[in-house]
Amino acid sequence: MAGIKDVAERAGLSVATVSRALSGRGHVSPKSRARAQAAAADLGFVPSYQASSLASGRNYNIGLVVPSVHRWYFASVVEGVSAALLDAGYDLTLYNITERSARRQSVLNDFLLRKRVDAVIAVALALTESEIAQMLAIHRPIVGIGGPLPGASTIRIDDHGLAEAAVNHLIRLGHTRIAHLTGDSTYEQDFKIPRTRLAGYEKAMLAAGLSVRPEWTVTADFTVQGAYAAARSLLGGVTERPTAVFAASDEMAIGTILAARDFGLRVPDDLSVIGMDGHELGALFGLTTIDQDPRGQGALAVRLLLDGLDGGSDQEVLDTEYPTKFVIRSSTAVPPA
Amino acid sequence: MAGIKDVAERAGLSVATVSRALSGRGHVSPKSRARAQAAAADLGFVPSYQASSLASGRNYNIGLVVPSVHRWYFASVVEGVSAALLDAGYDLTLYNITERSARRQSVLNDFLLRKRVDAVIAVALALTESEIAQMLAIHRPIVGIGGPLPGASTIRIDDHGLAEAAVNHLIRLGHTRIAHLTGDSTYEQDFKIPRTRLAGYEKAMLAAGLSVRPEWTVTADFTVQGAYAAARSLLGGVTERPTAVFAASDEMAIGTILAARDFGLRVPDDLSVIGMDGHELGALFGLTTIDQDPRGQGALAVRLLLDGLDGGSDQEVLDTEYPTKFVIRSSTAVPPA
DNA sequence: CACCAAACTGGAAGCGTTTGCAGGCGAGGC
DNA sequence: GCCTCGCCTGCAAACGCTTCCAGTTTGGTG
Repeated sequence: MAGIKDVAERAGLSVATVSRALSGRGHVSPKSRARAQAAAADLGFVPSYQASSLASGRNYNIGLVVPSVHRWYFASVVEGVSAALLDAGYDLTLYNITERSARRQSVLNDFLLRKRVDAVIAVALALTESEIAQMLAIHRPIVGIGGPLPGASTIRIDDHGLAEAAVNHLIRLGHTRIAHLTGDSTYEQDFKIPRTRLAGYEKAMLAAGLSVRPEWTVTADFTVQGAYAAARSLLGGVTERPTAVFAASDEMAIGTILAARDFGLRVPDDLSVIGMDGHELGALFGLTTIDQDPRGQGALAVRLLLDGLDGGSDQEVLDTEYPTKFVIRSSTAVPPA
Repeated sequence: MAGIKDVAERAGLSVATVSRALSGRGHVSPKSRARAQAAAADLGFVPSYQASSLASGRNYNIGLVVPSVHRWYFASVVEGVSAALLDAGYDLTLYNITERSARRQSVLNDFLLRKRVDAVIAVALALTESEIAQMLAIHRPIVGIGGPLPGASTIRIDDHGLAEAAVNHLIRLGHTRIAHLTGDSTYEQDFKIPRTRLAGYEKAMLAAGLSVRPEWTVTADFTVQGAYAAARSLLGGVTERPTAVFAASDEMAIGTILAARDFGLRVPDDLSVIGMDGHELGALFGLTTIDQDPRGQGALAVRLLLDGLDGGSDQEVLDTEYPTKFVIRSSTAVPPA
């Protein structure tokens, strides 16, 4: 394995000059630069990451913490982050923290604090203020996506307002019996979004003078199959059936549509369904939804962090509301007569 | 930021002893170890990764290369790998190489060869022999999952035989008009699995004396929506309709079922569908499939690599056939009369 | 009780870069 | 023609650990 020394020798230059030539930092004459590059290419030289990190303090590596990689939203964020980082020449270290507690703590202590990453993107993860302070203390900026991070920059959508908008869409169509399929409490501590969307639902209902019936707020685990089961009990239950369902995610909306079909209910004739996400499968089901482009959110997070890292000084905390698109398809219509 | 020196000072020990005490390598008296650990805890000491990597040559970091993070199969592998690595105290560096060519090359050169990772797991990625040789030359073991890697260890399932088994299951039920939904050629160069499964399908058909009709082999892009579109043309076309479909993945099988429903075809009464994967959604659709447990494959890959890394010497190349489970549900039955 | 091996410890030499510093050199201004 | 300035270059000192080596202690054995 050729080291920078070998390159220097072959190029007839000093190690320092080669380093500057290859990294682009500092002044190097064009001739020397060419010689260094040629020698490096000849030897197949690749600088050692740990050595260069150690000496320079930069890692070119950012950490991404997600609670799942299966759910569409998270996979999309990962994709967006990954692409943006590859372009920038950064590595992506993925921490998929499925369970709570133990695992989570160890990731924080053993991994994130180990100076291995230059910055952290945390998705739907509620870090405590002290945890955030810890990270910032060692000059590791954090950006949170879809989760409130007190003291750190965040990217989020207007969950409350969008939930309201979704419900209002149904109300405007004439629906009064509107149910809500909300997210699981597995993530309760970390993931406040379900509750925020639920609040938006309730606000819109009350604002329109509609009653929020507790049996019409059902909980599922954010997956298609979970929502399917929940929707079955909602739609097949003994209680009066709603004419519309606002699901807190597209996957749950799809589960609802599948359950409705199984009961012989036509969407949207017998039941309107609206989701939230922008899932690719939405088109297939004609799903009306709010597209939040998580890929773009991931890419934006990277841009924010990288700008900050280059900028040098500690960046300010900023809370970005990511724009969304209301996508009206065929799963919502006026209620049955 | 406290360094090991500070810890040594506080513990009244030498740097060397502290290093040994905390890493567990070498002999240290219980008393010294306790003192070192206490001092480290007091100071909130976390060893610098780059420094320890540089000095020791170990990275505790492995690279995972996947062509997608959205498709269920890949997400599952990522999950399995991630969990296994977290347990082992390793970092996971994710390379999501969506496009071919340029990006792929740069990942290989700029990232994988940079000694940043101790080993590489490549999923459904066909590296050339010279690329593999390059990695092995710098002592970076590789394990391939679901893709042939000449000269490297691999974990795979018996795609050919399993495809045959799936088709034979349909044949035994009495089907003769069996179509095959195969994978896209986007991955053509890297991803040989679709062709292998196709070959298994053809072999089983011919062995049973059934004709392989070209219009009954349709291609989709491995997604639900892609398969849905393909299945629509297959089932709604002018040609004679098959009574059964063998889809090369569960996602494609689900797309097929959705398309069938749209045509008013009942599954399995009018159309039998069999998939391959073990997707969680399969249960919801009553999908008969072959469960290949990609999570387990990911975990196994990690175990293989870590055993090899600990073992020290260059490990031998071994090709592991991962066991699968044939899961019979309700999407397959005897053909309509 | 002497001796030897094994356990333990500390000093110091790396690991392979980056970068501060200072010297050298050519060009431009007076 | 001389001085200054700025670009270029090389030396050497970090960066923060690990580990070899050698020295010291401990425990066990003949």
